[in-house]
Amino acid sequence: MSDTTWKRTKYAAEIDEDDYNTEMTLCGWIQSTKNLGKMAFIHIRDRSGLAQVTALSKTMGPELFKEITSIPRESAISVRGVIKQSPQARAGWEMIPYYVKVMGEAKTPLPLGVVDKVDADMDTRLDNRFLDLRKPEKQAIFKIRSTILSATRDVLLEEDFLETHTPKIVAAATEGGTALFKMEYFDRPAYLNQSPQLFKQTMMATGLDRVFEIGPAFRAEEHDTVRHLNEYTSIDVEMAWSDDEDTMEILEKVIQRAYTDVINNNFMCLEALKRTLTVPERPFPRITYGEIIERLQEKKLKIRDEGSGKMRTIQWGDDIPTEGARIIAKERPSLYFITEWPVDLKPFYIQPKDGEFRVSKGFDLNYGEKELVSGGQRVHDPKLLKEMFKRKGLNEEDFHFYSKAFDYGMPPHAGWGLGVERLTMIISGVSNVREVVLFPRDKHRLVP
RNA sequence: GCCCCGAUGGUGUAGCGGCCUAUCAUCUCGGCCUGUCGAGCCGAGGACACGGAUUCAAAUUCCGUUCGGGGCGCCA
Repeated sequence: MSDTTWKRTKYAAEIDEDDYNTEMTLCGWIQSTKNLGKMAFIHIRDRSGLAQVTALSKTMGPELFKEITSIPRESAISVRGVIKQSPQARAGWEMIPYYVKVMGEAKTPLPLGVVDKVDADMDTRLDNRFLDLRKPEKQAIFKIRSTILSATRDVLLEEDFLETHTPKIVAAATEGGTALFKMEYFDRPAYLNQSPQLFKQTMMATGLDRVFEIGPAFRAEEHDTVRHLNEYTSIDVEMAWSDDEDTMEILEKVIQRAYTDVINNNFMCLEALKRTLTVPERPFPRITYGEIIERLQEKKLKIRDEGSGKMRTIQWGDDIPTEGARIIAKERPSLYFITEWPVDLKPFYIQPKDGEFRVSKGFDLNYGEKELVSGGQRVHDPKLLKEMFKRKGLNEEDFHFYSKAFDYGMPPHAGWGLGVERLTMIISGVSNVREVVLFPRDKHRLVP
C-alpha cells in the first residue's frame, strides 16, 4: 500500500471542535514562519483560509524543529499532526506537528511577495500570476467570475436556451469594422473570429429557437485601456420569434441572477474585496439615445467634428464619446439601458425601427460609463438585409454564407452579447479589466 | 494609430548636475527570544533599463532604443 499520510484530511476552514485531539494532515503553502527560538508559528494557507501550526522544540526535538522552521515561505508542504484547542490561536485551534513533507520548495527571494507590505505593479503581478493568485483577494475575483458564469448558464437553461459553440477560426471578415487577427489555416489565410454574431443568427433559421454561447472573442484593435482586451469572453444570446424587449428581459434576469448568486455564494469573496452589493431591480431604467444627446447638449459637451476637425456641440447622430458617458454616469452610476440608437451607429444586422432608417431597435446596457452589453432586434427580412449591406458599404457576396440562411425562412429574432470581464469588473468592483482575466492578452502582453 | 508620463536592489520607492561609497520600507541570510498573527531587537546582503552625447563632474541634462503606465478614438 502506498503512503497517503501526505494527503489532505480537511481544508483549514473545515476544521472545528469535533476534530480536536485528532490526527490530521494539512496541505498548503507556508505563508509565514514566526520563529521565537524554542517555539515557532507556521501559517499554512490553503484555498479555504489559514491554519496555524505551532512547533515546539521541546516536544518535537531540535532537529525537526530546525527543519520545519527553515522551509522557505510559499513552499508547498504537507504537515501531519494533532489538532489542539488553543485560546491564543485566532481560529481557536492549532496543529501540533510531528511530520512535515516539503512537496515543492520555493526559491528565494520570491519574484513577488504574497503577503508583503509593499504593492507590486500590475506588470510584475501578471508576470508572476501564479504567485499573485495566491492572494485571497485575487482568488476572490475568479470565484466570483465562476459564479457569474454558472448563474448565467442556470438562467438561460431554465429559460429553454441551448448551449452552443461556433467556430473561432473563420475565413473572412465577419461583421466588418473591427480588425481581425490573421492566421494560417493550412495553406489558406484565416482569421480569429471577433464575435459569434453571424453564426448565432444563422442558428435562428434552424428551429433551435434559443441559443447561447460562452466563448472567446478576438479583436485586433490596438486599444490600450483598462477596459479593453484583445481576447475576451463573450456571453452571446440569440432568440427566435422574439423582439428587442424580449431579449432585454432575458438579459435583466441574467444580470439579476449573477448578483443574487454572488451575494449568496461568495460572501467571503465580497468581504475580501471590501464590496457590498445589492441586487438590481427589474426592469432596469431605460433612457433613449436622443435623451442622452439632449442632456449632453445641455451640459455643452463639445466634440471634434470628423469632417472639419473643428470643435462643435454634440448633435443627434454622433457617437457618445467617453467624456459624454462620464457625464451621464454621474447621474446614472448604476445599470441602465440606452435604446433607440441611430441606425447609422449600429451594425448592419440591427433592425431599423421605422422606414426611414433613422432610429433602430438596438440597445446598449451600461453600468455608469461602462458599456456592458450590446444587443437588439435583428434584421430578418432578406430584402432589408440586402439594403442594410448597401447602406453600410459592405459587399453582399462576402456574407453569402450568412445571408443564405435568410432566403429560406428566417423568423424575427433578437439577442445580445455581454462581456464577461466587464460584468465581473462591475460586480467585483475592480477598475482594470486585466484583474479579472487569468492571463490577459493586450497589445503588449502575449506571455504568460 | 495619436497624445502625455515613466524606468533606481527580489518587491515598492526617495534622490532630479558635485554633499551618492544612493534613502526608506519590504525582502533574503545570520544571531537573540515559549504565544506570534503588520511580532520585536541586533548584525549583514542586494539597485541607478540599454546605447550614444553634453560637462571638469551625470542616477540627475539631451538624443535614440527597448520595456512599462495613463488618456483618446473604438468597443464587450
